[in-house]
Amino acid sequence: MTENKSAGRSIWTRPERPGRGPIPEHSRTEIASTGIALADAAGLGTVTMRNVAAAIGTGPSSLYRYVTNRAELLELMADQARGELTYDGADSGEPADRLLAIAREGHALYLRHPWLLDIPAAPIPGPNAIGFIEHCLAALSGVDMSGRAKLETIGLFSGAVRLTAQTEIEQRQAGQDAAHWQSELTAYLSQIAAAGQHPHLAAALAGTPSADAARPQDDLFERAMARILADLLPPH
Amino acid sequence: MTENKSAGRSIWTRPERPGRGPIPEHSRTEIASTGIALADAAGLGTVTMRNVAAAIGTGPSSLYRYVTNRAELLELMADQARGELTYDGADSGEPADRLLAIAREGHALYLRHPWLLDIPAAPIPGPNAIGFIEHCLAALSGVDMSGRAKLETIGLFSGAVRLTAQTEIEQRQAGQDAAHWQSELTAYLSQIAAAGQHPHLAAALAGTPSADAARPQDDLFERAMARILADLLPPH
DNA sequence: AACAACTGCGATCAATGTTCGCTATATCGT
DNA sequence: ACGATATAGCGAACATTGATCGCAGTTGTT
Repeated sequence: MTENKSAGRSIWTRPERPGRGPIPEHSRTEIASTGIALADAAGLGTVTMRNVAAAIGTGPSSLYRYVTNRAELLELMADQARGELTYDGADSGEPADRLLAIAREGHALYLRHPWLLDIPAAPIPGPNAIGFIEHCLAALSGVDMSGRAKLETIGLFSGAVRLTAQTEIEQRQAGQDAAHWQSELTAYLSQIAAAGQHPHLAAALAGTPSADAARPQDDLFERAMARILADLLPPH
Repeated sequence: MTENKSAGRSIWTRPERPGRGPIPEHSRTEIASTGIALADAAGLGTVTMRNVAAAIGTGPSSLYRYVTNRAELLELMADQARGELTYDGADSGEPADRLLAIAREGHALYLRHPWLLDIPAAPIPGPNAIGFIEHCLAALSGVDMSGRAKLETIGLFSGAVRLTAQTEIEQRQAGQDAAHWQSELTAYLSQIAAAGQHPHLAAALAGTPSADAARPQDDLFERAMARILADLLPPH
C-alpha cells in the first residue's frame, strides 16, 4: 500500500554512509555546523538549502544526499547544538541542585542559539537529546518516583527551561525594538488608557514608567527555576 | 533618512479604512476569520496569501490592500482568536481562582487553535491581547503587588498556560504519530538501552511499558497550574 | 570483470510572498 | 457641483525557496 523504499526512517536510524558508492565529500556534522553558524549569525531564516550548500561549496541539490528535508537539516542542527552541553556540576549532590545545574546550562544554550526555540521537536530524538534525558535521569537517580513519573517530570522541567529562556529572549528583543516602536507603543497604550475601557491597565501603567515596563529582570530565571524544582520534586 | 510614508505603523494603529477611495469589499475580520478557518482545518501552512484570497473570492494581490504582510495576517488571526475568550467565572472570587478560570479558557483556546502556538508575539499587542491583560489585572486587583510586578506575573502566567498547552498538544501528536513511528522508535530506544551507555534511561524504560510512555496525562494542566499560581501569588 | 549502489550536480519545476501598473471609485477641498 | 486626490481591485510578473530528475563518475561487492 504505502510506497516504502526506505521511507519512514528517521535520520537517526539511517546510517550516515551506506555500503557502496563514492566517499562523500562532506559530513553531517559539517553540514550541521554550517547551518548553526548561519543561524547564529543571521537567524533561522537564512538557513536555506542554497545558503548552506553555497557555504560548503556545492550546489543545492547535493545537500539532499545527506538530508531528505530541510526539516532534517534543522534536526541535525538542533541535536548538534545540544551536544554543547557538558553537564558540569550535575554529577553529584542533591537532585534539585543537579537539575539546577543542567537548567543553567540549558538556559545559556538557548541564549547562545535562540533559533533552537523555533525548531519543532522531532518524533525521534537525536543522540544528544537522549544524552540530555540520561543526565536528567542520573540527577534523579535517588528520588522515589516511577520511571514514567521521572520522564514526565523531565518533560516539564525542560519545558520550564525553554519557557524561561523564551521569555528572556522576547524581553531582550522587545528592548531592542523599543527604539523603533516605543513612541508608537506608548502613544497607543496611553490612548487605550485614556479611553477608560481598561481601568486596571491604566492603573498598572500609571505606576510604571513606560520605559521600564519591558526591562528584563535578569534573575527571573534563578527565582523561577528554584521554585519550579521545589514543586516538581517530592520532599526529601 | 528612513523612508517614511506611513511606515513603522502597526496594523493596530493604522485605521482600517482611510478617508478616500472606494468602499472595500472585504474587512479585516472577514480575512481573519477565513485564515482561522483554514488554519483550523489544515494547519498554519495552508494559510497562504493565495489560499486566503481564493477563499474570499479575489486575487492574491488584493489582500495587500488590507495587510502589508503575511505576518500581519497572522497577527490579525491571532488577535481575533483571542477574542473568543469570554472570561466567564473570572469576575469575582479569590485571585488564584480567577486566574485559574482564565487559564482554563486559555488552555481550551490553544487546544482549539493549536496554530496559535506558532505565531510569534508581535511588538504591539492587539486589542484582544490587551483585553486579556486587563482581565488578568482585574483578577489581581486586590493583591499587594506593584503594577510592574503584576505585569511580570501575568507574563509568566500566560507563558505557563502556553507551555502546558504546548506540552499537551505535543503529547497528542506524539500519540497520533505513534502508529507510524512506534516500531522504529522502540527499536531505536531498545538498541540504545542495550548498548549500555545509558543505564538510567534503560532502567526508566524497563519500568514503563513503551506504549504508555507517551500517553497524555489529562489532569497535568490542573495540577501544574494550581501549583504555579500558588507560587506566583503572595500568600493572602 | 561485471554489476549494483551510491555521490555530485546542472537543469528544472511548483509554490509562495510580494511588487507594479492600470483602471475605477469614493471622499475632500473649494 | 466639480475636479483633485488618495485609495480599492486586480492581472501580470518577479525573486526566492524547497524539492525532483536524470546523467556521469566512483566505490564496493560478487
